Amino acid sequence: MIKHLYPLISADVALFSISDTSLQVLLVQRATPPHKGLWALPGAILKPDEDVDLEATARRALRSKLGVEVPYLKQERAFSGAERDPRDWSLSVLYWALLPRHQVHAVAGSRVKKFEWFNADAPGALAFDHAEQLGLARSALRERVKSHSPPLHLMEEKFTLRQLKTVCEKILRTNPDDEIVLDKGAFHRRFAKSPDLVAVLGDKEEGPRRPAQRYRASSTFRF
Amino acid sequence: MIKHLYPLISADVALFSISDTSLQVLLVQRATPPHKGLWALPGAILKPDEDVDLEATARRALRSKLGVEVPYLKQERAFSGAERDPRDWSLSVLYWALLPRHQVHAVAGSRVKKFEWFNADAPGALAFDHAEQLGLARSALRERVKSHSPPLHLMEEKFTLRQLKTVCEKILRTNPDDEIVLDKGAFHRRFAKSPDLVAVLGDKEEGPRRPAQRYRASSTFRF
DNA sequence: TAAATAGTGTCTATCAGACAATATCGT
DNA sequence: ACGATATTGTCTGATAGACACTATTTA
Repeated sequence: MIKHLYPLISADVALFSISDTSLQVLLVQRATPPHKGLWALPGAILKPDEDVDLEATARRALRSKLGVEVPYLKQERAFSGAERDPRDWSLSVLYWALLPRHQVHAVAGSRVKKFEWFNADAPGALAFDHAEQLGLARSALRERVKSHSPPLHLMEEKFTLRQLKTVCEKILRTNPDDEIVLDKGAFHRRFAKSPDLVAVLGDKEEGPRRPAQRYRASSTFRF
Repeated sequence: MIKHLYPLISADVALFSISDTSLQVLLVQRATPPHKGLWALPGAILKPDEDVDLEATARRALRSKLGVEVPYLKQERAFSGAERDPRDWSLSVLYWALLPRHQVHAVAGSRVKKFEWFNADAPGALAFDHAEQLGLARSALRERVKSHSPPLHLMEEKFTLRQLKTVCEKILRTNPDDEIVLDKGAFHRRFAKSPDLVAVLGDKEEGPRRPAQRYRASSTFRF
């Protein structure tokens, strides 16, 4: 086995979205060894001449493999060691991000990498230590939502509190069986006057019922 | 300027302790360029053949430079980029830890690196981006204490709740002027029956007053 | 007016801070 | 008993969940 003097450095990204039923994560199928054919978090090897920092590496991975630009990336932590990649001592920094699912569909054709959305809690076997990485990103996202950070990056530009509540419920559901139901009243009180949300004046949801106030993310919102 | 193909990888550690008056951080004075003579967080360059992972690098830094073994290291996050080290593109992972001050004194003489304890909120100018790293570690520690994680690694083996309260107050004090005083009753209720603490039976603090119950960290305690 | 959903009001359990009251030691 | 600190009790305000009630739309 070849031993390199310097280790592999990469950035991996857990990109989350919401399907009809559950929290989803985007995975790519590895086209080359090691772990050829296995599904993995999208990622890229650091190119020092190209990337100003590791977040730029992560953004390049999403851009070049999937044609995706995300509004923000949250760094979670570094995974490192001699054993995690069979090729060499390696270090990978995990990032995670949120994006409405259709925004990925829209731009994806540009590169012919095979990618797919999986249930974030049951993605099957993953390459390297990506199952552990995904687990950590999942937990971090859920903690955020539990501690009342609204996942606005998963919403369309304008949305109702009901829609936001439904998204939060899907995020918090860890298996298809248990139905998480947040309280409507508490949810409304929590977010209706939150500085993260701005009511869009004169813009109400239509339908055969009382129309709901629409909101958008405020300019000061940081997830 | 020389451009290497592979970047520098290192681990830096913010090691905190408590003095008579304030939260302190251990810094070492750089003996070589860049930033020769400036104070910096102790750290080490990754040696892939020696370190099983980056936490091992951090532990090696503490051990070889200061003769210190810490009970645990908390990884905070990675700092990376082309500009943060004048030599090259670099990546450093920040860890932080707690240790009673005298435990460092005891073993320090083994290597003749110059090190010193500084007020964690006013350490003066630091090398590289270590001021930012220290700021982040400080904030993380304070958030932990505010959210009721007892900083037991700063305590002696046995301690009273009063001693623990005093340590928490010192940690939370961000400048020498404001006097932080936690409520005695609330503090007692919070920790007296915490699963993190175990009352040491038949062991009471002595003195010309009602003796206080002594506690130790429970075996399940993880900071 | 019925159906459906939006938004509000109210009750209650919990929790934490403030602070008073009581307990237990050495002297 | 006194001084000093430990421990417990009580009050109060903030908060969130549970759940019922009112409001507003279309059909």
